[in-house]
Amino acid sequence: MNTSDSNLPSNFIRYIIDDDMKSQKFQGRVHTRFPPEPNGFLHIGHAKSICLNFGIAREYQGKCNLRFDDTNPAKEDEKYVQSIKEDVEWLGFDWGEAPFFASGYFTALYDCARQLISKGKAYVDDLSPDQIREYRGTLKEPGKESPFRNRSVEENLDLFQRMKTGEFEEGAKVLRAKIDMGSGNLNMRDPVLYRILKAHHHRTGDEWCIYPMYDFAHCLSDSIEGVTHSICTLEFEDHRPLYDWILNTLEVYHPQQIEFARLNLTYTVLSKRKLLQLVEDGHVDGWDDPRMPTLSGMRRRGFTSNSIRDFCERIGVAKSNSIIDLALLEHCLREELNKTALRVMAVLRPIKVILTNYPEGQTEELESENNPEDPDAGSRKLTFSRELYIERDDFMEEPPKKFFRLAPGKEVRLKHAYIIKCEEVIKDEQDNIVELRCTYDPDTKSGQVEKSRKVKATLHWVSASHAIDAEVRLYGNLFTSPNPGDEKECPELKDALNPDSLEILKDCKVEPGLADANGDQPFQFLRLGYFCLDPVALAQGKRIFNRTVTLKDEWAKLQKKAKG
RNA sequence: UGGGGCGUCGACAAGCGGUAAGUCACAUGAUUUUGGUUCAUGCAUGCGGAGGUUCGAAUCCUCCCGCCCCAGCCA
Repeated sequence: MNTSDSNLPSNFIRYIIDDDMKSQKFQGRVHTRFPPEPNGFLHIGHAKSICLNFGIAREYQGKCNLRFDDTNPAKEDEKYVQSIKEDVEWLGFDWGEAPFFASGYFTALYDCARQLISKGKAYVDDLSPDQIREYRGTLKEPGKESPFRNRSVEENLDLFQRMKTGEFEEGAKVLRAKIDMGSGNLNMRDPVLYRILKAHHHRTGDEWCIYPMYDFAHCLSDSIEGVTHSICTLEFEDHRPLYDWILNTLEVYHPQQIEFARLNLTYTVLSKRKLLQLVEDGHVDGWDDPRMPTLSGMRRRGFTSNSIRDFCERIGVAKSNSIIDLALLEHCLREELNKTALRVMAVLRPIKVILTNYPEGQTEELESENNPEDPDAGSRKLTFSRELYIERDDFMEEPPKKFFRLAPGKEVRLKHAYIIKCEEVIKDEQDNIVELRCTYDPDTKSGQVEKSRKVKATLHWVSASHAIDAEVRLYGNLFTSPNPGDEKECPELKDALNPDSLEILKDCKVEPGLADANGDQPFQFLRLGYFCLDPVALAQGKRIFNRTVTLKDEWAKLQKKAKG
């Protein structure tokens, strides 16, 4: 892992760093940071940033800090700190001895603010929030200066000190930078640097009642930590002049801010606000609902951190707004799971099959490979018997042309077992198919020399008396719209919800070995998809399988096409 | 003329003046005891548009068009 030569696709950020290395701008150092606000759960979009920041540090043998941007006690909480640390760790990154906190710099930041005041570059403003907005002007018209803008340094120092001691109410005063109310960049129109917030902070408790704003805290935190490249998303591009202004005015070490486009994914939303809405409105079961694009949700769903890292590498890093096809994420997932998942047989919607020519009471043990992609995965014994279950979808009474599976008079192979032929369809009074009577061909046992006829399909099955019961949950996209995050396409998020994003199947039959499964092993339910044991249910002693992702399905594609 | 960005295949994305990488998706065929995997083949005479510079332009210049972000005491 000591590479700077990697065969990863390059990107504009790497070029900037390469140039900086050449020019010795930062004495050959590379130091990045991942700066989440602990006010929510991390999602796949954060993973892009994590992989970028930690990945670059690793590649250039530099460092990457995990820094919590905890400057707004009203919204932040220790529990988020915990989950963020878990997620970063799970993704496979190491932030060194300890994480950093912007709140750890509150004293230093306060001193910086005083210096700014002393330089005549900041002032205490008594304007109300509404007045500040009014005075700011609009996009096209310049703002006007606050009547408090020209207070003396002494008065400002005194007032700021009294803000700190709690003398004033929330909203009564703020500290503002004195820049340019006529700037075309709204961020430069005397931005607020400090506000009064009489809130309990999860780390500093009640020590402070003034808190720095993002723009003030972030650049200085970067500076204090010796960050070289401060990588953030595009919406902060407008803030860069302010980032630079603060650092220049204070004449302190000056990292370089670089902006890239945040991740968007088809059929999902990645804004904290919208994700929160899904949770609060009860459309999902919580932040770790397996349908959520949160790292905790994806982990529970069965995503591997490998596949997420692979995905983040493949999508690249650029400055154009884009939306990545979910299919790419799924591809990365399948690619890994194909190599690692143990193949097992599970029948989700069972229909009984009786082998009329198989002796009652007889069973036999069939050798079954665990993973054709991995010989080291070995094999297991499966019990075959007279009464089996197969998948309801694998039988059709009146099969269309390209249906290769079981139908009256048709033959299929049972995986690892024999070729069977459907002789009779048994129905109840309501005309529902309840059972299939089939015969098996003893000469076609799996593994025998290839003398038997070819058959067009191979089905998965379980032995009726040996299989165990299981609940299986199938997940689909949360949204039917490819771009639910787009306010124009989807003004009402809930209108884009997919009513079929969760299907719970309670009467599934799975092979008996699955009784011993633990939560760490991914499975491929043969011909169906990749599954994992739901860790939340498992902790409660229940066995529920989550479908991580389907297998690619040529037949499903054909059917879809046929329907139009 | 408010400021800041961005426009290369259906989706991403390399390319940085020498004649359009790669990935996903899609299509076709082969192999297959998973309609999985794997393999092979195809998929931009074209780089938002129009001019210009040049022997040569996606790359440089000019103008135009389109899209995104900004008016929190959020980050």
